[in-house]
Amino acid sequence: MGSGAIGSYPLGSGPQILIMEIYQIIHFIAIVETGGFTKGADRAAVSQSAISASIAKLEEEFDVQLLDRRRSPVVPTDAGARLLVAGKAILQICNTVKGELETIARPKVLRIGIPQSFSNRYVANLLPAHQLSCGDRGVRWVQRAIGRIAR
Amino acid sequence: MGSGAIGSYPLGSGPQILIMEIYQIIHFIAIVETGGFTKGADRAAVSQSAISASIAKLEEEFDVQLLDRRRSPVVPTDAGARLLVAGKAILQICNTVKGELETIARPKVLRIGIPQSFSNRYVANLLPAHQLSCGDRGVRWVQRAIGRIAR
DNA sequence: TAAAAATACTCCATAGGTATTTTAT
DNA sequence: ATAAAATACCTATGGAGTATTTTTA
Repeated sequence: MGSGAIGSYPLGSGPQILIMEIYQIIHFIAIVETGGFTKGADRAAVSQSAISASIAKLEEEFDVQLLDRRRSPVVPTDAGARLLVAGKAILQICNTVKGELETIARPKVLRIGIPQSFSNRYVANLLPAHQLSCGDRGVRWVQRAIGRIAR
Repeated sequence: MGSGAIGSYPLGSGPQILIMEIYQIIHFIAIVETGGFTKGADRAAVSQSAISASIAKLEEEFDVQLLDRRRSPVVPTDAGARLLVAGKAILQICNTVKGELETIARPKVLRIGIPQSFSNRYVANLLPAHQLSCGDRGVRWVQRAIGRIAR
């Protein structure tokens, strides 16, 4: 690994199959969660035809039926259920990384005024326990800010 | 959850920000792994200008510098390092789900001839231990095939 | 002065929209 | 008969290419 492949994902060499797009995942999940193409289209803020095309592409790409349209509400097939799990995981990662990068780009410094009677080291040590979503870097900055203010 | 959002990913309601595309992730990883835009473009089988545009889009999208071009080989920034991890995870999921769906679509049946002196139930029970990537469904099929052949 | 990245432009593949037809309840 | 999904057709955004101009080592 490291040269030519990421995991087993072929890069550059071999058939360059792009598999699926984020918007297709979003559309698919929207349909499953609303139970229909029309409602899903509404949820995803696209037209019914657009969302229909998305699913058609996915199903053609993987050569599997992903949704059982025979019943209402529309329900995922076995294959669809797999894709659902994977899709949610992908969107979850997208969300997380988005938040992380935003924090790195524009770190949110929480400035706290502390009475001199408080030990600022004690207060700073409380912060990591908050499990701030901004991560280590953010925490360090906050600690420094506190140090600056309370020193 | 379940109505309006996937995890915390906004769907339909709120600002519909699509964040990033699979191809951008692939391009980004290709650059990091090869240490340069030109080599990365080669690895990803696109033009240098295309891969440059991809990174530009990502950096504009997140409003962060992702790659330090000042040094050779090009190296990811802190933000880039985060994206790298997330990106690899996403591609990993894509790979996995692709394999799963392919197996569901066209299950690979391994037909095994077994001497009548063998207990076919015993042999079948050995199979799940193989941890076949095709999962339960595939295993069940194999068992059935064995039953048919050895009965 | 090379090698590499950014930029300018052009092209076209396709995501998405509207309107309509087909299908299923 | 009615609601929903598929299809036909069109438009326009933007991904990717070639050629060129900055940049940096």
